[in-house]
Amino acid sequence: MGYKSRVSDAVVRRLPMYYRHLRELEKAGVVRISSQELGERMNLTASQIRQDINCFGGFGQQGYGYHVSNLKERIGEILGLNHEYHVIIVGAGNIGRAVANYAGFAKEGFHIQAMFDVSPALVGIDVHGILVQPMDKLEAWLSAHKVDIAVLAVPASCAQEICDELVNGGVRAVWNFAPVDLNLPQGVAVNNVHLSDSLHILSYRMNEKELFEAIDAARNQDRNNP
Amino acid sequence: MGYKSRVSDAVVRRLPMYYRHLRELEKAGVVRISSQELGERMNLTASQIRQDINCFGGFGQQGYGYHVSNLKERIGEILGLNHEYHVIIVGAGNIGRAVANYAGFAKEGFHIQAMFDVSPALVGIDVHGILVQPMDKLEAWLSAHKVDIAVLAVPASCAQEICDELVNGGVRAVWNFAPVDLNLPQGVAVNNVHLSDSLHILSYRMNEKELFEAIDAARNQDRNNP
DNA sequence: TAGATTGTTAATCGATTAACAATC
DNA sequence: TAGATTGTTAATCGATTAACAATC
Repeated sequence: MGYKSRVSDAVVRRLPMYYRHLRELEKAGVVRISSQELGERMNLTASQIRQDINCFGGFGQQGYGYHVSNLKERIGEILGLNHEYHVIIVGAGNIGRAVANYAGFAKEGFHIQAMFDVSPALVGIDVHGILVQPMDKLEAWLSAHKVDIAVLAVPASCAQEICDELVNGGVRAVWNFAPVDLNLPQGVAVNNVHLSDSLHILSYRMNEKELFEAIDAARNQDRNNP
Repeated sequence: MGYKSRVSDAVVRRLPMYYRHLRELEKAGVVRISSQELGERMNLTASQIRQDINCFGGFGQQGYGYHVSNLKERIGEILGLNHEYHVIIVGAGNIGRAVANYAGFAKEGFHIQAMFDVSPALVGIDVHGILVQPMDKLEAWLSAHKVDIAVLAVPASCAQEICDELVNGGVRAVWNFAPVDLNLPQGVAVNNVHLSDSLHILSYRMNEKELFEAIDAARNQDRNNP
C-alpha cells in the first residue's frame, strides 16, 4: 500500500535505460548523482526521474542525491537481475542463433539450456555449445525441466501454437521475436522484439516531413477546387 | 494545416501493428472491416483506431468501414514502404549477420548493399551474398554511394563514434542495435532495438508481483516498528 | 430511405512537470 | 546551521475514450 501496486508501462520501459546509464556512470567512477544531472544525461526531467524511482521506494538522500552504485544495484533488483533464469530457445534460425551466441545474457543470469527447431538441416548442429533438438522433443523437455523464459524465434504462422505449448509446459515468460501479437494467459509475461515493426517506424520517421508536405499540398488543392 | 504536422510517438508505434494486422486480414480474404472489428482484433478501442488513422487523412467510408487492401496500402505508403532503400550494415557480428540473412527486408524494399567490420576474422566472409569489408573502407563507401539506412550493430563502446561517421557520410537514418542512446543531429532518423533492455523488461514483468509483495511487507514492518 | 459507421469535437483519464515542504 | 536535493503533493499537459453530427 502507498506504493502503486502496478507500475505504468511508460515507467517500466525506462527502467533498463536507468540501469544502463547508472552502470556507465559507475564504470566511469561517478559516486553520486542528482536527479538533475542524471536527467540532463538521459534527456529526462529531474521530476520524472524522482517520480519513476519513487514507484519502488526512496533510494535517494535529501541534500545529497543518489549513490550511483547503490541505485544501480536496486534497479537491478527491481529488474530481477539478482536471479538466475533457465532459458530455452525455440527456433534456431538467424535470430535464435544470434541470441544463443550472445554471451552477455549468461553473465546477467539468463542461462540457455536448450534449443529446438523443426528443420532437419538445423537439428543436431551446435550453437555456442547448445545442441539443437527436434521440435517434437520440446514437450518432453518442458515436463522434465523447469523453464523460466522461452525465446520464441519461429515464423509467424506457428508462433501462437508453439506459444500455447510453452505455456502449457509451465514457462513463466516468453521473449517473442515472431511478428505477431501473442495471446497469453494472465500470469505469463511476454515482451516482443518486433524487428520489422522497428524498421518500419524508422522508415516512417525518415519520410515524415515529405509525407506531410504531400498531405498538406493535397489538402490545399482540395480547398481550391471544392 | 489541419493535419497535425507531427504525429505522437504512441501513434507511430501502432502504425506497423495496423499494417501487420491488415496484411493478415487481406491474406485471409477479408474485404472490409469496421474500426469496431479491427479494434476487437487488435485490443484497441474503435475510437483510438479512427483517431490514429485520421492523423493522416480519412481513409474510411461512413456506413461501410475501411476497405482492407486499400487501408493496408495507404498505411504502407505512410510507413514509406512504397520506396526503395539502400542499406548498409556496420558490424558483422551475430546481429549484423542475422539482419543480413533475413530475406524479408529486401522484399519490402530495404536492399543491403554492403557490410563492414573491424575484425580480421570477419572481413572477407560472405554473408547472404554480401562481402564483409574492413571498417576503414566505410568512409570511402559513404562518399561513393548514396546510403539511406545504416544498421548499426557494433559494441556500445564505439557506437557513437561510428554513428558520427555515418551521419557525416550522409546517411539519412540509423537502425541502432547497440545498447546506447545515440546523439544525432535533427533530420537524421534513429530507431533502437535494445535487445537487452527488452529482456530486462521481460524479467521485470515476470517478477513484478513478488517484488511488490516484498516492498509491501517491508513497508508494513516499518509501520509497526517506527 | 434507414442503418451503419465514419470523422471530429468534447470529456476523461493518466502521465509528465512544477512546486515545495521535509530532511539530510 | 545553511544549502542542497529528495520525496511527494498539486497543476498541467497530452493521449485516450466517449459522444454525436455528417454522410455513405
